[in-house]
Amino acid sequence: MPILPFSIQTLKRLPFYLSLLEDQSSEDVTSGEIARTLGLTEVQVRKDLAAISQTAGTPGRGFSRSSLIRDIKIALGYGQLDEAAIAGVGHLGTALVNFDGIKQYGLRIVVGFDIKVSKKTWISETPVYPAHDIVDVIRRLNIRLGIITVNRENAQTVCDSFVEAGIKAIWNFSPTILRVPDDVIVQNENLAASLALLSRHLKAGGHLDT
Amino acid sequence: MPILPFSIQTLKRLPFYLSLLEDQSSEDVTSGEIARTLGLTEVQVRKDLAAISQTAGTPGRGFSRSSLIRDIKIALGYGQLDEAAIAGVGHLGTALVNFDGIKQYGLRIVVGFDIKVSKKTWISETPVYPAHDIVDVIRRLNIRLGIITVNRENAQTVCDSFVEAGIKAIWNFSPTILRVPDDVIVQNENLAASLALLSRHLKAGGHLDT
DNA sequence: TAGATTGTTAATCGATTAACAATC
DNA sequence: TAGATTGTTAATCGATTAACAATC
Repeated sequence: MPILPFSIQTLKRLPFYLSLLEDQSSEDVTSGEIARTLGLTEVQVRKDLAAISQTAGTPGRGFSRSSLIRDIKIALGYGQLDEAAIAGVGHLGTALVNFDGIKQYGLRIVVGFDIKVSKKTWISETPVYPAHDIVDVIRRLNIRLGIITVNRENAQTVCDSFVEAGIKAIWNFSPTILRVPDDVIVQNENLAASLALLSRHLKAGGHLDT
Repeated sequence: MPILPFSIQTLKRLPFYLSLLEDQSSEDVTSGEIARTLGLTEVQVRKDLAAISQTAGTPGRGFSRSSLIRDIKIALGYGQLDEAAIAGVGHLGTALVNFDGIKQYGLRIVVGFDIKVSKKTWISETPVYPAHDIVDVIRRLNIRLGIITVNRENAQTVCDSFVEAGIKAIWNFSPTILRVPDDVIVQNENLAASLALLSRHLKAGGHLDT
């Protein structure tokens, strides 16, 4: 029952285990089955599961689907909802706001901003304010996580406002390198890299190596 | 002048080098500058650049911005445009179709499909067909790369049609594990993992470790 | 008990970092 | 030549794989 940290590599595989387990009907599941479906090795799966699960597998039988699901969700931090703000509600931003899955992932987008909006509007149940209200609104709501889905030209400006407002973690979908102070972290959603990986694969072949 | 392979880790960093270099004005750039901006080490940068560049850096001065840009684009396969089909033109799909950057990344989305469409329509200059035309149209256009931006429930069905149509590489944005034959590869765009990484970081701190 | 599958220890592999010589 | 920065070799670190003993 290891309490603390598991590797980033493990962390990245967890959502796949979760997705697979949720699609599964039988209560017993073995590392071999998981490995085969995901293109990993049995041992890798067992090590990952050992690292995050409270209840051990039973030799000769496998793991309990339901407790694995529970443990993976805990490890991924689902349940503790982080509140987030999003800047740029064009197609990509709207997609994220409307994305059902995102709530399950532990994120709740509570407010949006857009340069094209001149007074408060709504996307589903999420309020959207003009871009120049970013600092005020975020400060008031005390939000620490910001999502950037504006275009390349405006990304750094938005980022600066986020930082000024007290945002500490930024999920960046714009193809730019953002400059931030040391205490703010940026997670770049790297579409270009994924694509490069794919087109390399188109020539070589391979499977899951996120 | 190494001709063949560089690691996947290197590949993933290349788009960031490229973005940084394109924002840069001076023709000389050192590994130290790059490393500082991206939160990497100098040596790491130098090794990456050595792995992909045709022209070496010059000691005491640095690298040539313009030839680095050229070499990175070659390494990433930009220029050789891959033609792609996309299934699901909701918000996310439309965002991808309209995403200017994507062309620079070496991808051209030439056709879309959607279950909600009953006859041929258009998004900008991209034709969109009803979902039941997937196999016919893709076969006719001889496309090998498919993008899935439908919801979880329809993802596997679309995937099966793609495979039937001869698609060999799939870029999967749905939160599902797709079952495909061995000769088809899947690149999962793993939003859940990114998020988990972010919220872990929210507690610990860190930088670029895609 | 026999069969299956787990968990763990040791070996391997690959990527990062440290140290330093080469060179513009 | 002196200073700066590159490229490379060796050391370290971390993650994956192989081998096998433990156990339901």
